[in-house]
Amino acid sequence: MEPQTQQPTEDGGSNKAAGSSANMLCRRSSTRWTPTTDQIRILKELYYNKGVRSPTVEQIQRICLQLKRYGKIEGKNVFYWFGNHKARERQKKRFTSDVHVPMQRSGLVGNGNAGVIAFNRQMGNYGGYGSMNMEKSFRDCSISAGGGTSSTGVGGSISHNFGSWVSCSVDPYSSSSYTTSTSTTFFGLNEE
Amino acid sequence: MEPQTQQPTEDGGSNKAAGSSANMLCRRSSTRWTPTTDQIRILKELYYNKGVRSPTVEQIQRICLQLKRYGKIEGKNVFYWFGNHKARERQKKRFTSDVHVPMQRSGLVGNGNAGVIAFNRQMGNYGGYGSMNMEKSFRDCSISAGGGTSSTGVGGSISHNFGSWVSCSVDPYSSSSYTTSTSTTFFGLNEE
DNA sequence: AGCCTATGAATGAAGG
DNA sequence: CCTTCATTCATAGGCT
Repeated sequence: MEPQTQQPTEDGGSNKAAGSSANMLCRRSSTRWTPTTDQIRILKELYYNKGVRSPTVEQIQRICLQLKRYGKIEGKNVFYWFGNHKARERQKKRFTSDVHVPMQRSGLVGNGNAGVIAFNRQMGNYGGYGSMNMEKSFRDCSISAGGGTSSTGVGGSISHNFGSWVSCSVDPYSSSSYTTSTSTTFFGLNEE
Repeated sequence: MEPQTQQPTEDGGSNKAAGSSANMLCRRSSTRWTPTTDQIRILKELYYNKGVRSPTVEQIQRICLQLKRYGKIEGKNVFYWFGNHKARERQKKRFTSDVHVPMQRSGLVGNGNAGVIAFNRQMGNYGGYGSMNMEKSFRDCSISAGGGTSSTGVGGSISHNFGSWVSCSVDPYSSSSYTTSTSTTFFGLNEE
């Protein structure tokens, strides 16, 4: 998480211009929205604790209104944020998905999220949208999850052949070291 | 791009041990991936000879699996590599083409600004939320290039005033220009 | 001692 | 929803 020391512009106004190196002649202050830490915190709060994944327009409006207290923001920023966050979470999971998962349907995982589930709070129901499917709010935990879905075709052997992707000898290294145990060096789920 | 004479930890097993010092201000087990020469060679082989530009997830998995023979690597590394490589190739080309392109432009080299596309489409307003797909409505929103625009800019976007936005303790945010850190009374719960 | 550059990583914004 | 483009931050390592 916490990427080094990235402080995204305290207030939605000036750019950081950390004086990194080459002088950007660009006068225009970053065309794109740079969320403040507070905004990010709230967004994540909504995402993980409230289970908000794809807010409706009305929700976006409300969220946006709130976030305006912490910096400049528009509705589309909120919209994109949720879209991106969701997409990337899933994408990363896909990357790490085992190419040849041996275990399918592991009997039981114990579900260490017991405590996590407690996150659910008042949250009420706003607009009755989707009734919020409240996924597991895993935030720091790696995406290990693994087994969960049957992973359809991806499991076992990959049949998709895009042509020998490289002429060099391609031998399937059988299960190298899938550091499922070393959760620390896993995928990190970088947020923020 | 030219000095590729790097011979990093050839061995895939020896981790760089990110946490070299326990003194890390921010624990960021980050030592970023440093591709080995073999990995780079294969990646370039794929890129230039095989024409792989944006591999699919399955391709990434396979490539990653292969590259593991030459060093530690994860799916996201492959993903980023292709993304970056492609982007930078294009970036360079854009620079070069600027020199002798039919379009007369303010020549002026040395400018890092590649000419922001800046397409303003003047959305007018995205009124009918419910009826319209929000995607469209947000997309057409003009990019209010910040500058002196007041935070409320948005050009007559949000007019609705929702009393409560997430049904949680929604205090009528009264200009909290002071310490934002304490304003966690948002949902009445703190995060992290 | 450090700058500089190439490049890995992250993410906002769109497109489809 | 998923993929792609862009811009930017951060950093490893070579060069001066």
